[in-house]
Amino acid sequence: MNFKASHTLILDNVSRFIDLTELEKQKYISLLTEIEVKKKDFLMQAGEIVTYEYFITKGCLKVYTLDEDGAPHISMFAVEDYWTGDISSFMTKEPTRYYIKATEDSELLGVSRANYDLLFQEIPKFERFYRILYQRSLISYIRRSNYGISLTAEERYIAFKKKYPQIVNRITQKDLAAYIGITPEFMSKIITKVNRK
Amino acid sequence: MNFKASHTLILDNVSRFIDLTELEKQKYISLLTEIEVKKKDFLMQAGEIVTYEYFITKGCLKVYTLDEDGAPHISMFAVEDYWTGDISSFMTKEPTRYYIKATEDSELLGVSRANYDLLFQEIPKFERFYRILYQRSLISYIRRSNYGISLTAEERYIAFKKKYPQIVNRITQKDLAAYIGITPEFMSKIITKVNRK
DNA sequence: TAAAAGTCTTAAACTAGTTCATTTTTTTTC
DNA sequence: GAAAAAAAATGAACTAGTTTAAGACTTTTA
Repeated sequence: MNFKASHTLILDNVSRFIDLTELEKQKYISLLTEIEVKKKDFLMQAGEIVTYEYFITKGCLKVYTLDEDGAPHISMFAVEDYWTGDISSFMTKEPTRYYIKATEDSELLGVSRANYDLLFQEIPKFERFYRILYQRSLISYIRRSNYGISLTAEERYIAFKKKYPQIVNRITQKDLAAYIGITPEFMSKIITKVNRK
Repeated sequence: MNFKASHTLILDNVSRFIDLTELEKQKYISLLTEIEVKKKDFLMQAGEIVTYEYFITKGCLKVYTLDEDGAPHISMFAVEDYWTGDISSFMTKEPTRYYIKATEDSELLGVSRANYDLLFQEIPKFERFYRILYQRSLISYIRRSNYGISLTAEERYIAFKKKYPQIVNRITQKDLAAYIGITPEFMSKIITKVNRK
């Protein structure tokens, strides 16, 4: 059977960890919702209860919180082939503290909470898929949780550039600063310094 | 059937997310290894391939890496009812970058990699257990990954004290500094300042 | 396509946290 | 329970990163 490009992308993503039959693929696709977000529009805002998990098939979004002073702290940039959302609000049904805003016109596939629960009943293999997905995310977050306290801002910038070369050129320096955890002014200094070398 | 205290502790931990029959409980227990670590002894050291995941039934251990200058960065303190290890090395079979050292005489239950894989075959419900366990760990690491860059050292100390009041009194100020990501000298200043208030 | 809004750069004065050195207090060891 | 070792406290000089402000450059919008 032929799937459209966005569906092929998500099926390839799932197939990295589990094998699905044709029937299961169709069933899975039937549980997904297609979503479009225009540049500068929000996918979610603090205070809402998050009812979807999202897979990005096109575009770029920034995931962030605002601190008491209203300053943004970006926790991830989500591009094609990435999963995003707020797993905490999604699971607990408590209001999220996150904003997700498109930095480019974007297209996503959403899994609603109802369909997420249904998925485990209908295709129990998905317990395994999510076990491995969460395990891998966990590994990268465990590693990252030390970055902020053990590396200098310059080292964090170099590490980000090395790990996500495709993303660096798609985002503003200001957003990068909000990700690295420094002011845009200091970000500017670091970039000048690093590129001079 | 009657289980010994350490086995009851781990069965209670597992039962938070899945229900096991008596037979499954016995099967699970049979896959566990009892481990003792004396204060100051290592459970693992950088360079080793990690073949166990550990559940602590008694004591306290610190999980840390050493940076190029030989300075320790503690990523967690593991006490009773906590899981620890290095999930990355455990899964990929690559050498770990972590040290785990007991800060008190400790007792643990270990799941070997072979038994971990076997577990999913014998009791598929454990896919669900680990899916939920990793999901919850992920939620707390996602939250924590921003702490280092968005909070001051004093705020991180206050947050730690609030979240882990039982642990603060069991560890040295020096180790707490290595967790918070500051020098012992500055840790001392912060504690004096915060307690003065 | 002009005006407005947002982003980037530079620089000077400032603050959170480090480094190094010394003394006091607590814990470990024989 | 005395001696040794490790942890904690204090202070002065230093550095990474912030704040504020102003001008140059780029993108968005009407």
